Amino acid sequence: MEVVFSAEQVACVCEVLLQSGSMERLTAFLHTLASSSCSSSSTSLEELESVLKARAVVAFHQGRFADLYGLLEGFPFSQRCHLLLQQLWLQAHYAEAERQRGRPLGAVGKYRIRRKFPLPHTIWDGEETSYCFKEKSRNVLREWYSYKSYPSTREKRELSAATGLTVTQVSNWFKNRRQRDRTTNGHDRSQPSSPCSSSSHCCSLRLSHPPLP
DNA sequence: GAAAATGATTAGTT
DNA sequence: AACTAATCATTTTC
Repeated sequence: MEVVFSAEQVACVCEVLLQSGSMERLTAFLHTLASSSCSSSSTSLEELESVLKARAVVAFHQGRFADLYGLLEGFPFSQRCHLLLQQLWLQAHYAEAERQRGRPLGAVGKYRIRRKFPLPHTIWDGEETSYCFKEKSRNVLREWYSYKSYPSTREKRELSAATGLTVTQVSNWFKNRRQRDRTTNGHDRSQPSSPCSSSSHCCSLRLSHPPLP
């Protein structure tokens, strides 16, 4: 018997099966869709996205990596799918690299795969990161540090909001920065990385401090 | 691949 | 509770 689903129902089934992680049923469901053309007069982008996401997960699960890459590159996915789809992209490339050379990749090997196969723009917001933090966030922290190296609890919360990092990440950053500014020289005054010249106080870079409510 | 940078974690201090 | 110093693990550079 042929049951006809609306586009909305199709998308909903995909989401539920994805959430519950039942690959078998999801695979079977997508297979029935391939043959019977859903009455696609009204398929919203969001509904289409759910189906494409499900196809990507199934392709990964079946080891059809070329299909996976095509799916990920071929549709501008929304922000809320990015994390999951990025994992698929990376895990697939890791797996391919590990199969090619007999042994599993270490941390450095995975980093080199990441560099060799950058995330497609359809899966990524384009924000450059360095050492896992966004470049923008690191600039905010650096600028704040030059003004004050011991932020208060409230200021840490505000920096957290301004950077998108957690409060402990902010605290860790300041702690590490202080430690490293200290121990590169016991208590010497050879400027660590300060942009100021040695004979002048730098008091001109006070921008973008979070407002105090 | 080695080495430097950097974020996170642990143990001990204030 | 937040700090420091030492250390570990990952990221980046050479």
